[in-house]
Amino acid sequence: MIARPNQQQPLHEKLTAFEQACKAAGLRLTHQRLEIFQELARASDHPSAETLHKRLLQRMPTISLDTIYRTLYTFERHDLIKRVQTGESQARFEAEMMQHHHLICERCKKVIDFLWQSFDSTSLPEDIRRLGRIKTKNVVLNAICRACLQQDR
Amino acid sequence: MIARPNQQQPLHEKLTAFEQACKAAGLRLTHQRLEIFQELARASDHPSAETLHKRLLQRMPTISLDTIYRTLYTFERHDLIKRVQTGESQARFEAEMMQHHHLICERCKKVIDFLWQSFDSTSLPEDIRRLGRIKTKNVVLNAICRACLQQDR
DNA sequence: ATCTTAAATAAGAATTTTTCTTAAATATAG
DNA sequence: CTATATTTAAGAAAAATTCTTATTTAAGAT
Repeated sequence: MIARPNQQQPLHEKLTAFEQACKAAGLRLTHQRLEIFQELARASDHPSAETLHKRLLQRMPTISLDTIYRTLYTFERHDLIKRVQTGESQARFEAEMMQHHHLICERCKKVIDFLWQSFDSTSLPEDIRRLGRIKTKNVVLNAICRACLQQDR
Repeated sequence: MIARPNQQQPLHEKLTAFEQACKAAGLRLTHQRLEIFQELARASDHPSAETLHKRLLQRMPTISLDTIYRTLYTFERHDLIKRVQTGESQARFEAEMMQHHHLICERCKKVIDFLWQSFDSTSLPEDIRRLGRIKTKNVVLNAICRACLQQDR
């Protein structure tokens, strides 16, 4: 039940949802957009624009880094993907839209998804809710991940 | 009890703690370091390096942006300040080291501190704790802040 | 099926943000 | 007073992101 929410929904379902969302938003379904979304949806490592670009270059040797940035920003505006807040200089992204939380490894900078349903279903205290119109509530754990802890021994 | 943890501890106490921490870390207590820390400790808006630079220029007309960056990074390494994860392109910082959480306004990008002690005192589920050695656990709310909501009417 | 056109793209230039280099000046801690 | 870590300026450089322009393309109209 923990980890990997991004493999709970099959890729083809995500793609169908994506195509419908594009249509609904009036976004043209271009080859580039499809490939970029697919690559991000397949990834579980919250890649940066540059990382995505490198991966896509294998299949699409002419795709530009600028297209990746532009497209990710377009997707973000239409709530098709999310920007991950890591505190690093490079922005990182995810296509996982199911409610989940992040553990960030201080050492390897990996971002690990996890679920915490009892937290999700608990409502915020009234005085916190009064701070504004809350859209999402998420937990961020700063930690050393298990893989890095292993290496210490 | 909500909001503004950064005014709970008087500035002079923070400064004393800062001076001791510098001594302990073997950091020289330079004029610049003191001013930069003081400016950040006084601020409640999680300023970027550039914002801090502008403010400090009033009092210290020759201080360079590079010194701000270098100094903030030094402070961060010594756990005197924190880098705030906002998803913006410019890095932002805070001197508030007391446990607290962040609400980020989607519209004005303001970061608002709040306390949530009942969350802090609840321990994580075992299966989440197993993901690694957890250093900090924080809540991030994406929201529209009250000030921005006011403007809609 | 082909045409039209608004939108998307590639390529490279440009900006923005952050860090580094070097040599000289300065100020802190001992 | 001294040794040396730190700051500074000035500029270069690196890293990250966005803009410009001409060209291509997808989606809807014909």
